[in-house]
Amino acid sequence: MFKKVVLVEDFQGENQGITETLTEKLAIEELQTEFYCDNAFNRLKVALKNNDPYQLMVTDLFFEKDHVNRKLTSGQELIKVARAQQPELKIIVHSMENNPIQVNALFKEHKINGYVCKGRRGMVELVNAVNEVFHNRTFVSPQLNLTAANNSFELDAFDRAILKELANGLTKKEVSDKFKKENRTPNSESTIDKRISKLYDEYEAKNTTSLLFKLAKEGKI
Amino acid sequence: MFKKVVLVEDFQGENQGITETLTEKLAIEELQTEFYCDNAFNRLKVALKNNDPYQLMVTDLFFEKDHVNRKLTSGQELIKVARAQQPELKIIVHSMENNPIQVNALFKEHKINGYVCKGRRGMVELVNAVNEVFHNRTFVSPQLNLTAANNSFELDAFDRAILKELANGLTKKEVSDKFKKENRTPNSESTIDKRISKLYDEYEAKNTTSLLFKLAKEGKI
DNA sequence: AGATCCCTTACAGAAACCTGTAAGGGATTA
DNA sequence: TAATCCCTTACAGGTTTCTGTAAGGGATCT
Repeated sequence: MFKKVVLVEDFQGENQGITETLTEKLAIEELQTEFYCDNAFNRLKVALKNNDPYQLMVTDLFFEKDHVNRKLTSGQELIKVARAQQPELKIIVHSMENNPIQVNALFKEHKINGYVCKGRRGMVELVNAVNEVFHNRTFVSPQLNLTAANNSFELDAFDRAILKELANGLTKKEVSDKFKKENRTPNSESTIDKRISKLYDEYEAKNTTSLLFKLAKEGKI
Repeated sequence: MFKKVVLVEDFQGENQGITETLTEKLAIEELQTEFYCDNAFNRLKVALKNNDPYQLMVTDLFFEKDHVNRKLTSGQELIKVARAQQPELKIIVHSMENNPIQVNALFKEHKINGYVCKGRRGMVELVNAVNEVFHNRTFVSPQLNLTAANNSFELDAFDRAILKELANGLTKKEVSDKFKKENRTPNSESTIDKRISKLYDEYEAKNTTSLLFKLAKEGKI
């Protein structure tokens, strides 16, 4: 079993529960727990420098903002720099995120080794995940596959740029003008209209209002 | 200290962490833990019947849906029936909800005794909350007060009804027609316009799209 | 009773939304 | 080179949104 593990989780209760699970059920000898991404990354760096690197990182994705200044503000950012620094590090993500697109991106872009949804069976699954990853396999919470076929349209950069401005209350004409002024292209009102109309189809929305509402509710923007 | 406590929390990791805190730090003798509201309510009922009622309930608000059929689907519902059945039961809510309006409603409508935000200091605060509540005082996570002055406009039933339909993609005329058909009043397009315009001011939105987006993001609808 | 306030409603006009048609241009393919 | 596809853009027109004015009615206060 893994000997040296770091846990990154900002919720104290969850943190405590995971710690107990990892030390009791999995007999991890050296478990370090962190509440901030920056601290976790420093710890990884120092351990690597001392030729005694961590073998596994278990991390959340969302970290609450508080009074502490942060460079790394999300699990994604932590994973990116950790992976770059130590390519052989095993990474298991434990989060509430249950959007298969987001999860897939983690496996593809950051080569994570396991994904566990927070939930009623979170700790059972985490134990399985650690075992699987220890044997060089991957693990994904079973409930994710069920919803995988749902809706897998991607929002590209242009979509997001438009949606951001609309969410902020700009009219399509104003969005067009803004893009023109900033030399962003495409920028015509007509093209923006077309893009949004396409999103109506993809997300089964009837107008801008219902589209933005749905996307906000689903956490896509 | 409380002797007989029930914990209602569906996330296994969090559940485990809280259990450890309550038993280790607070020396609760009889702690029962539940993952579903219905089970928790049954347990309260049976204990009351046997003249050995629970003294304290610690509960989450949001419970994930799964394959199990549920009557009580939220902490609010559980609290309502539990309070009706056993008025002297102490209730502490432990949740991610950080909207002061929602939290205030819990204190006013359901007479809860404490509120703890999940977060980096969740367990520390929970220990304080239990101690305060044991001495017949109330407890509220300090970070809530900070944001309490922010924006405390209430959405009444009419507001909510309109917003729900708009979020669903209906035009204001369609909302008006629907209300008329269902004999709900007021229902004129003009009144609906006026209400929404008032919300633009209160929530600093420029149009329906940005209003719905903001409210969705803030979890108000 | 009269004055006042607030909510509801009607109406009007300018702005914005939404959809369809069509033209131009770059990239790909035959 | 020609045909085709796709993206961008312009434009048109019907619908919806948004704001302002004004009228009517119920509740409250004097």
